[in-house]
Amino acid sequence: MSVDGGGVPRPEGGPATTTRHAVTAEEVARRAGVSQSAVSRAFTPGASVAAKTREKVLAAARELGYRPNAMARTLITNRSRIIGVVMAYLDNLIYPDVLEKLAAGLQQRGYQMLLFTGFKDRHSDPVFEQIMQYRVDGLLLASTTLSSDLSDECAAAGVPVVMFNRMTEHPLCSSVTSDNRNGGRQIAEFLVAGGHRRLAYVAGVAISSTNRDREAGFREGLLRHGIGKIGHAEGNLELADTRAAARELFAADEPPDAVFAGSDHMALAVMEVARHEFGLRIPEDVSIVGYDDVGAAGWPSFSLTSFTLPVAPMVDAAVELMMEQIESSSILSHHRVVPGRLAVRGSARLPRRPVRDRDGTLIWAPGGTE
Amino acid sequence: MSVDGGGVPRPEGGPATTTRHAVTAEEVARRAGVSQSAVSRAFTPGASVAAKTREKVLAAARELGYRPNAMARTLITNRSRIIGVVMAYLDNLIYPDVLEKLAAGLQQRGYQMLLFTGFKDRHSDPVFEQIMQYRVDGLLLASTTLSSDLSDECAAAGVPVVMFNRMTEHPLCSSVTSDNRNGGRQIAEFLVAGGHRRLAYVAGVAISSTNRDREAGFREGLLRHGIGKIGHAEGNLELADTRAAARELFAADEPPDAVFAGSDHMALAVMEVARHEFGLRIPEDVSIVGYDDVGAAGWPSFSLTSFTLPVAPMVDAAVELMMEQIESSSILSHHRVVPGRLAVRGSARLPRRPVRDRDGTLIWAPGGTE
DNA sequence: GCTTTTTTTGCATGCGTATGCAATTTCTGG
DNA sequence: CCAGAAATTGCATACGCATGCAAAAAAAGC
Repeated sequence: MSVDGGGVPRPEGGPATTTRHAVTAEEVARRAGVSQSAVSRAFTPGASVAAKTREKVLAAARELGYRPNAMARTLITNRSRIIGVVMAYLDNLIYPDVLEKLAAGLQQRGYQMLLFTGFKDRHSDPVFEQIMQYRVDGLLLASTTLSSDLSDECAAAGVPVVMFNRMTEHPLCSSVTSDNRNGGRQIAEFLVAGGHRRLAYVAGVAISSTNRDREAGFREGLLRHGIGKIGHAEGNLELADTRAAARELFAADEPPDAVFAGSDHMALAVMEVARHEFGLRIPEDVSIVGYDDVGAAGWPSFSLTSFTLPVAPMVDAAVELMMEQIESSSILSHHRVVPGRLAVRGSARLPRRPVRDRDGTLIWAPGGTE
Repeated sequence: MSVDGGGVPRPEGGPATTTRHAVTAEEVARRAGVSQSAVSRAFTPGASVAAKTREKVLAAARELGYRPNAMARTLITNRSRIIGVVMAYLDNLIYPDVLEKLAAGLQQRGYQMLLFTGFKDRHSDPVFEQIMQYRVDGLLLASTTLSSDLSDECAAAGVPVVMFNRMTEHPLCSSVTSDNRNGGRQIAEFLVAGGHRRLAYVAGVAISSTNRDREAGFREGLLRHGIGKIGHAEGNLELADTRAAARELFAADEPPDAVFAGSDHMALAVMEVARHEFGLRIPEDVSIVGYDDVGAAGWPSFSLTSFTLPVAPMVDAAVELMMEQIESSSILSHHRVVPGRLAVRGSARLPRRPVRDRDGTLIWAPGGTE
């Protein structure tokens, strides 16, 4: 036994039933007339192999259809090159975009993405248990909140956690967010400059930092102009809830003449209700502003003025942060805040004069560069 | 050395820098005073372990924060319990939904999802190489096509392939689709019954089976009523292309009075152009029908008549098919076609009388059950 | 040509778990 | 209380690969 004389594979011949036997480095080694180590080295960038040997190995590998077994590699290197991504739900229109860009970014660095989603209502703990079993090198959390003890467990296991579009006070989690507070404030400035005095806010998930900051910024901006009391309703990022919230606002004794919704998803729903249930004209009767600047915001039917969530730079930052932590193998929490800008369209009344933030930066100017 | 007297972990004490040392079954075994095999068995449902032993083991595991290493398990069992999911892009509004439901379905059966996406333009081969290294138990392909040789490779490696919302003639791939042909035909019937005679089709990706079948059904239905020539433009499932296609159609000498777009995504874009660029009223001047019945189709602004893509049953079928093939470990291609129905709304003129398909089934009736 | 340095190679081992097998314990029935 | 059956347990091994180390080969220097 042993010599590979007859070991040629038969590409044709087999029926449609599988052998379920993957080619191993050992087999490639035999065929190439080298040791298994040589095969391993041929597939390891920067390893000590003669060019000629590598050629032989790669040729043999090609003939046999060999692919290194990532699982076995993980076992030794203690690096799976898998990032766990948790997105409880994908309703928000930005998430598909985030997912695409994230996958591309990770892929480029040789990482794969294990996705956990679709458990909107259920608890996330069992999911978390699964994640940990697969020895992910890092965890990216978007559209979900992780209870504090879970973060501890991650830290204990040495798994870096990056929160996306969410912040947490937990000392062991990093985060990437847009400048929610600033966004809220700029929207306040813009609406006040447009002559609005009766304002309302439609909240997303109340406990999320994102919602909290957007609202805080909005109120802060309004307060600068002496507006302390505003309408408030909860949309919870849900279609049905948001519609109810809109009805509540518009049916009030003193309905708002401008509404800021904490996300475009909700802003669009508010618009629908305003137009089709209350017959309101936008922006003549009511101005509506959103946050995120999703694709649909730019459609003529909506032409929604919205603060841009800078998805691409945010994803870049998240990937970068993740890589840093994986490589340093020390968990240091960094919080990155990416700036956005107000995309002014037609759903909110345009001010007559340029609008500036409190620090003087230009938010918008008539006939300006957009 | 050896006895575990002092081997208790210190939950407090360490700084924020990680140990990167995961607890192993061996350590749990020592702590519980049993063998490593016992630990393994305690975590294997149906294995031969005394209840008392299992308790001891689980207790020790809890104290140490032990989690079985899925990678090591994969190495032995030759089953990763990971399904590779390939979605080149997530633009189509149904995909996030598919992803959520798919994740939930797989999770429920103890499978995880390795997602490959975000390579719209690039070639998928390198991606495929990655997938295979992770020894996925199955491959689900949506919004992408796999070249024939890749399918062969999968078959050779014993990896079942299920195509979602796509078909292929390849003998080793299964597929789940909606009844595209039937959908196209029913839309034809409906539009003709509504009095339309100048029709047009906006195509998705020309070579995809989905597009092919929808168009074929549409033409077939029209032909039954003597309509052989229709307008045609390519939207390629892209926003920009679709807008261009719509302009082309509406600017023609004999513009259509009814347009069927091969997906809602495109139908909405056509609507936008019709209304805001050509000032057309819908459905008075032109009827527009889509396919997929995405969420936005139901918004009052669009009220898009659309053929329903039955996402939930399709995902169920896909998961089921996948599990079957994994368990039987034989690759037999099955093709499952899931029926849908026409969701009639306001974007297309309503016929005066009930509409029936050629086989007599009711498509729609005035004042009917929807 | 021979020694020294550098590069390349193979050997052996271990990563963390599952599992067949034989040894041991517990249970059952008389 | 004991023999036999059944349940439980531990031992040893294998899964596929990476890597430290020493041996071998090649290259360089004189």
